[in-house]
Amino acid sequence: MRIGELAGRTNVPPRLLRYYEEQGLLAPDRAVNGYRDYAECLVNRVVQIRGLLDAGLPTKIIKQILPCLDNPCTIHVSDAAPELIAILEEERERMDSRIRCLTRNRDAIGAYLDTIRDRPSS
Amino acid sequence: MRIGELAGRTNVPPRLLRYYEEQGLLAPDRAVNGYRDYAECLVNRVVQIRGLLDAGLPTKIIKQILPCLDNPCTIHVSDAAPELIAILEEERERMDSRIRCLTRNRDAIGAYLDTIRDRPSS
DNA sequence: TCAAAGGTTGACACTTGTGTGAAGGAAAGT
DNA sequence: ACTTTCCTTCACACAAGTGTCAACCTTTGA
Repeated sequence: MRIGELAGRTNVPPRLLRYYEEQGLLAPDRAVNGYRDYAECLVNRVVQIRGLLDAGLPTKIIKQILPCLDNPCTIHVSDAAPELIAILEEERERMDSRIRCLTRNRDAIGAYLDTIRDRPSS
Repeated sequence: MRIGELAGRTNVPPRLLRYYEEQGLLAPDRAVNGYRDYAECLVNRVVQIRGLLDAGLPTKIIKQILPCLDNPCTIHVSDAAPELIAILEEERERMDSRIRCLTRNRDAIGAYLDTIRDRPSS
């Protein structure tokens, strides 16, 4: 599919899709006329990229871990570069920290909301 | 305590602590000589701010939800501005999305690591 | 008492990363 | 032909964070 359709289906503007390609997060084929040609599975990949970016991961990290995330596109078993493993483990640990921090604060917000709902004014 | 000590205990450079104050995340007292005077509990608060920033939340949001997060500093029951509640609920939902996304991808990385550990080369 | 050393303050500017806008041109659809 | 979509490229916007500098405060020690 072309960039317009992908933009419509992912709700990510074409400009941003080109930016992600520039950052190495996407590598669509090219038609003979030079137009980008996105495979079907890239719809999911774009959604996934958006989620990770919203979660605070920088593009450089996403670029590294993306090939390992289960996606119908890739068989992803391949060669296990020894230093890539270290990066992945480190990044997994970092994501764990984020999850813990977010969970803690989300629950704190929840508790606060519960409190003020019980006594609308105090 | 003064800015240098807080910086040492939180591992956040003084420059950044002034920046957070500028963004409205901290409001230390001032000594007669103009030096900032941080209360003890602000150590935790700075750590909390760092965690939320690392988790991808922008300062504007952190500024809004901080007063509601249980901190020995604040009694935090106070008045429940009707639109603040909406902001909190929305933000809680957003944090939930982040947690789900991060968890999903963290597990995917974990699964990948398990796979390549079982068969070091395939 | 005086001076050197080191922490603090405010201010201006700069870097990096994510995301947009717009110009100028080529291809596709009608 | 005319409009829409796409291409590349340059530039800009905004947030987080950092560098640096002159001036001021405090401590220490001669």
